[in-house]
Amino acid sequence: MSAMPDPVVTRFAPSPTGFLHIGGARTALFNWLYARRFGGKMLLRIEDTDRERSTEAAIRAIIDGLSWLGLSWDGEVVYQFARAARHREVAESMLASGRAYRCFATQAELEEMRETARREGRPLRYDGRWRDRDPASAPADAKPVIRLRAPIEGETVVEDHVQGRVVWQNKDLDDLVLLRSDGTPTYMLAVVVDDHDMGVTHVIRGDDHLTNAARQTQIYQAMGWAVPQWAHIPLIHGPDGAKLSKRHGALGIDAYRDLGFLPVALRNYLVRLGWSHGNQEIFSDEEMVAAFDLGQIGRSPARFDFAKLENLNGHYMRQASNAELVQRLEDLLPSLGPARGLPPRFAPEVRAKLEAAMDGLKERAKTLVELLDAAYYLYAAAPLTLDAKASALLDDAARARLAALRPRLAAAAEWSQARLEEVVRAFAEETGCKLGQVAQPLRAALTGRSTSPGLFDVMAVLGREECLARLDAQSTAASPGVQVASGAA
RNA sequence: GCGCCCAUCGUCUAGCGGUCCAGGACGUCGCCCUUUCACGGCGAAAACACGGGUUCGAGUCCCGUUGGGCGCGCCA
Repeated sequence: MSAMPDPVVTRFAPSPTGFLHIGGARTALFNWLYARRFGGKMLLRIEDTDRERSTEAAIRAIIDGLSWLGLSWDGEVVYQFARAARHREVAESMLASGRAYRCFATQAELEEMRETARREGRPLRYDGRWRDRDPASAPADAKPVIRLRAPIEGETVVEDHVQGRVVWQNKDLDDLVLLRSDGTPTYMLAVVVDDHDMGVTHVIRGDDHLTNAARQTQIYQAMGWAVPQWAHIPLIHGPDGAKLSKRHGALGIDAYRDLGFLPVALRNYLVRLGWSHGNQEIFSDEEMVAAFDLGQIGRSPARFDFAKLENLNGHYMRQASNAELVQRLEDLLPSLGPARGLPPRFAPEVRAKLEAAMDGLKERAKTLVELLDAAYYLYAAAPLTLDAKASALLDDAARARLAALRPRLAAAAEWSQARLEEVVRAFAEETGCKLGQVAQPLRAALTGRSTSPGLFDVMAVLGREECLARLDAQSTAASPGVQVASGAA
């Protein structure tokens, strides 16, 4: 029987010291895609061995972020710190086999070592002073760390699916700490042990870990374990090319949600950041999964571009059903509603109007925030607040024109788009003005803005009563002396 | 400082020695559609960082320069 390749197991392993940022989200996406592409699993491991900085809130944020993005993992979440005993056991076994040793160097010594090296222009590395020294010569009460006895000669090779073959001279790599003096494992040890124990076959992560791959390879080799497949993906930079940091637009994934982006759009944007499939720009989840592979990942860092994300988001909003959009809008109400005087949920009649107007609304917005603002006329409390452009549209002549139009509207046989358009067009023709001269003031009076979905669409959704009321609200302010230019007819 | 990685339009990218006077997308500009704004359609400007090789032939391979990035913790 033919040998089946090992089932693919990837993992996303964030440290809960902050929110899930855009780079982490893309790493998770790539791991998720790869696992699905090859019918494998993606595991989630929280690297919480830094007890000082790990927080419950960060763990929540990461899990919520992944869920919102639509990335699911297989099995239970693994908490790294809970596995400390196993990590220690591995370190001890390396000590026993001579692949590791106790080091009694103090923090002060190490600091001095680095300082001297810096001053003399030498590499900043641990000098191996306890590598062959008799532990018996250690100070009685000193607490040692356990260091890997890394090879001194030869080279360590990382065969990377993205970066290619990367070689380090072993003399450039020092003896890393495996176990701290308090007996807790370091990241370097914990990652290797966990990836091994969890059966991880492919490690897909940011290329800031490329050097770590070499050091981790040494640990795998010391344990006689199979080294996983590596794929170190380039980092994402801010729009200015600088590293993405908190000051440079590194937002938590929840911020993208509040900015009004759809998870599907973010997935599509992210997958094209560093990865490509010919000239294809738009990918459904199925297409992404079917096309994704490590070989098509580029090697150079990409800049984050909001304009392109917005374009994609607009595309997916136009594609989304009206019901979904209304729901997405409502989901955002807790964070966006208060500033707009909206309750945490839409009133049933507002909901109905939103759905009815959504066709016209959604093709004019790039984000859910824009969508919500563009829908102002549907939920605005009377009286309508006019923005500057709308007020400018409603000069005396325009108000007079609206006053003259009002009875025609009130008398319309049927309050439908088609009928309304006939009435307004006829009015414009009879009064000798261009359609825009009637339509724009009407739009301003009805929506409070100078732009909106199609006017007759707006009127139909608002209904006769509401439209006439808004018209009346404006005509009250009209100067009495102004006459409507009477038509030639 | 040492080690490693990277380098095509403003941005994301296609290109895996000839089919490239370099293709697509976003953005920008113009035109069309039009009651506004969008959507949509059409069109334009816009790039192989630089210098050496290798080769009949280089955006594609090699070396160097320059410019970016990452790493060098008893953080992850």
